[in-house]
Amino acid sequence: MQMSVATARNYVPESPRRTAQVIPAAHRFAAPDVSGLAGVVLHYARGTEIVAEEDPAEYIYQVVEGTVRSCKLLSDGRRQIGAFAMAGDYFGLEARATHGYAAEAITDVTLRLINRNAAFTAAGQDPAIARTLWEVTAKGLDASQRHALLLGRKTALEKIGSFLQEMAERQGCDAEVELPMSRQDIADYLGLTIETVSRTMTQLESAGTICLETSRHVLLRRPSELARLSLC
Amino acid sequence: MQMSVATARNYVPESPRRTAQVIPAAHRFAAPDVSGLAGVVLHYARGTEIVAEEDPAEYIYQVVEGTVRSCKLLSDGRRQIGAFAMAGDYFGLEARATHGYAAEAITDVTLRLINRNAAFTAAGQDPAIARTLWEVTAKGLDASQRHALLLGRKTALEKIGSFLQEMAERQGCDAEVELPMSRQDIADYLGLTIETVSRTMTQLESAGTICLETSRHVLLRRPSELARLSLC
DNA sequence: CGCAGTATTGATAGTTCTCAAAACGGGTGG
DNA sequence: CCACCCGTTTTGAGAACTATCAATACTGCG
Repeated sequence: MQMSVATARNYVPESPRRTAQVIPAAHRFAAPDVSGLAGVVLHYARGTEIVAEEDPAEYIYQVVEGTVRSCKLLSDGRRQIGAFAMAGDYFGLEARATHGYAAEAITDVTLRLINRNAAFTAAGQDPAIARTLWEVTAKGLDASQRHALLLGRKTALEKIGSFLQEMAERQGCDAEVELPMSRQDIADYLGLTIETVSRTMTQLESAGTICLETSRHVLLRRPSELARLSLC
Repeated sequence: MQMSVATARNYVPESPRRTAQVIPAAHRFAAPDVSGLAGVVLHYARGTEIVAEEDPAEYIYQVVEGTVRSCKLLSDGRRQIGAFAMAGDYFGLEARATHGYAAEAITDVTLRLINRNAAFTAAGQDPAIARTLWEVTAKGLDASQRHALLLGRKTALEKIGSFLQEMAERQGCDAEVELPMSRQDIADYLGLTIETVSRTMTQLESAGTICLETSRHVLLRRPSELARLSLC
């Protein structure tokens, strides 16, 4: 009755690789935000699956450079991207001992891997670390709830507006945005189809709100209009 | 262009009261799960607003009895319920110093209030408490991400199926569910309208999957069918 | 230059929403 | 105990937004 096999087109065929390049020990460093926790820095090529859904959660990841998508799949291939992790963001820190979502490199990425058990042990000895782990998780929860509002109650136009504004904010520029992800990624993040994303972008351009320099490079002509669209 | 004033019908007119009844000190107790943290137990009448969006986050709440909805509003009244908190569940534990969502009593509820600062202080001294605070938050994050998948990628039928199954699981019974919330609450939780919720329920009943004893009391005739619908 | 993947645009269908009205249920007061 | 009221739920008819199917442009790259 519903979209059975049809929507399987949301499935992204790229079969992700799973090879990481080990970086020399000299490059290891302790992040400023999780003081006391050292981490190994690794590189992953664009398209690589960093963790798969249900993988044992061995590490907590912090993005040093690049963009990572975390996503969940439905059995028929429909995909929902829960978040994009960019420089400074963490992912992979979860309640259960297995990952609840997959994480894939959208661009070439540099990640700092922190052993989960080591982190918990350190948190048990240093309240500051415990507090940081909690804050990282709590901020993720806040973002996820804001995202739920978008998914459940916003129109396509409002979703795209919110998305562009979010990306602009995260890049610290309110006049210009560089999108590291494909239209399919945006669609799966916003709960839309790739066609609707494309059409809505075009619609915003026709209205003079944005200008699509290229499909991945967007000028925000009227940020106030985007703010009005995102509605909160 | 989009739903402007129209969707304001999602707004729930009940103006929530904000009075709680103080329970005698004899009823205070330390919860088993956050050992070491005492809390004041309060009662809130059905319909009461327990915390408002942007209220200063003074307390962490644990539901002793009853059901609470946590929700966010869009400026035009569209509402998204992020979660239903039922016996044992926590809410109000957030990254920022203000609440990111409102919490309202769906039924008469009994809550245990834990002072936020006290909790953080205790967490700084007792790693077990710190760990528990983190776990509560992490589980909320996991639930929110699963919910995002539902909101972004499931059909109305799948949403209702998932919802009934979730409620059945939380009530520890796979043959029968008591719904403490209205159709409007269900709609705002699933990102649907009240009419679609009603129609879909009827559709499931016609198909013999469920039986609506009353609108709030549902018999699950074919749990396996519901499981198939929830798709994960 | 041509290929392959990605993005845009077009035409149409369909699920869900909107507007509207009727049915239901619970509580109250006579 | 029953009629009445009010809020909730269900049902109906039609519109609208977004998805689907399909074809055409792009873009980066070998």
